[in-house]
Amino acid sequence: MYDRLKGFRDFYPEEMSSRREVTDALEGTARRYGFREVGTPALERVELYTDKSGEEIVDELYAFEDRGGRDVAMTPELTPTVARMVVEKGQALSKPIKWFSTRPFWRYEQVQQGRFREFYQTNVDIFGSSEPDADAEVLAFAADALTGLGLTGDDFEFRVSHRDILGGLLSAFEADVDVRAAIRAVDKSEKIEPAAYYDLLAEAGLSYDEAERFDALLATDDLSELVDFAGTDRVEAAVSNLQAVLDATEDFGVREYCTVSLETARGLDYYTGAVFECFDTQGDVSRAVFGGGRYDDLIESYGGQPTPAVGVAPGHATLSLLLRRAGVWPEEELATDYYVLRVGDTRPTAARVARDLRERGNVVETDVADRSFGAQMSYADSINAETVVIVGERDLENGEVTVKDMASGDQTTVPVDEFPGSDHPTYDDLS
RNA sequence: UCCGGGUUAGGGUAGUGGUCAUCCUUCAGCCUUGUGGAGGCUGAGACGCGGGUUCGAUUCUCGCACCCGGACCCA
Repeated sequence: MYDRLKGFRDFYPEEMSSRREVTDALEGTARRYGFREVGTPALERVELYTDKSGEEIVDELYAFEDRGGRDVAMTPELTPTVARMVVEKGQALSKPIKWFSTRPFWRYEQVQQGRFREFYQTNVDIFGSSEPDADAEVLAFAADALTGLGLTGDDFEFRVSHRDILGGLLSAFEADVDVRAAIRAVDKSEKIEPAAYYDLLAEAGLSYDEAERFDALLATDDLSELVDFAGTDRVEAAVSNLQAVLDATEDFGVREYCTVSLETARGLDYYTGAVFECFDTQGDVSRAVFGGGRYDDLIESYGGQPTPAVGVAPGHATLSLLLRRAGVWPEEELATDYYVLRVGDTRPTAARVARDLRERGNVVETDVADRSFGAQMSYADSINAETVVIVGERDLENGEVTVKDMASGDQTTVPVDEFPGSDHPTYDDLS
């Protein structure tokens, strides 16, 4: 017996069919917004990640040297890869570029609820538009995908924030503030004690009074208060940008799912503008279900032309927790249209019948284990066959096959030459 | 890397320092070479791994692995 690796999962048919439903719903929504599917490698040069984030992240990667002496890593996320792709094609791509893909990613980290070492995400990104419409379209995609899966505004909310509002406010203080550290502190603020939060802000350079003032500002309902406080063009522009994004979500029909929450910051460094996280409003899924936001500087930092970008990446593991909690996780029963039951040496006819039914698009099984009549009936029952077609020696002697409806147990005989006939012949059509 | 709780057939469980480890379910075959859901019979199938204590360990003990939660981290 061999063990499955920790943090990696097998998906048996029952669960795989549920996952398929979810993936199809996400991708179907993306396609309807005109996002185009891209395919991407499972391995990248490790520098793609270390150049941006430092050597220490190698500890969290599946990284190794390949036989050609290249340092490679199994992709821990998609953004660097699609950014690389955009840089590589440059001006050959007409803007805006709208891409999606569903894929596994790998991170060598501790397994927890909703977190595995191999995990699946559907990434959706728009490159080449700095307009608020692009941010709003990403939010609209995400909201439509979730409602398409059966969730409602009672189940989830998008907490929308803005990196430049946070950065602009911090710069407005007298103190010399480490903006990056302060934003990380904000990102943690809801998970830690207020005192610890203020300590972190203090470490970032704010005095205790300033930290208190900053915290109060983030809690405001009136964004104009922020503009008044800072008195800078930067904050004014950032606030009006956030407002424009929200206005666009109104027109796109998803404003109701969005809540302004400046305490939401996202841990990632590369975000620049509007950012958001999806939360379970019932609070059962403790961490953010997924997040997204604007990252206008990444393409340029990879050596491309300045290219604004915004994206979101629903992770399937946390999403499935939310769907199960909300009672809308798709549970599909195994379905089979026909079981073609063979008795005696009737394979030529049974095979022909099965083939004809499959050509009509039906799901058809037949005996491949040379089992007894009773065992075949039992198997047909276990795969939820709707109809059993009995191709037996006795039937064929009369030039017939027997068609049995499994739900009622009723059965009838039909001339073998006339079966299957119509597209999806059932007992009712034939009796 | 750290903290807490776990691990007995495919799934769910009972139990014990000592003869064949309990029961339910599942799976396969048969009763019934032509009728599934019911019943009966037969069979398959487990003490996570390693060390220690002991005459003897699935049981006590230590370590490890894995699972479930959480901390850290979340590019």
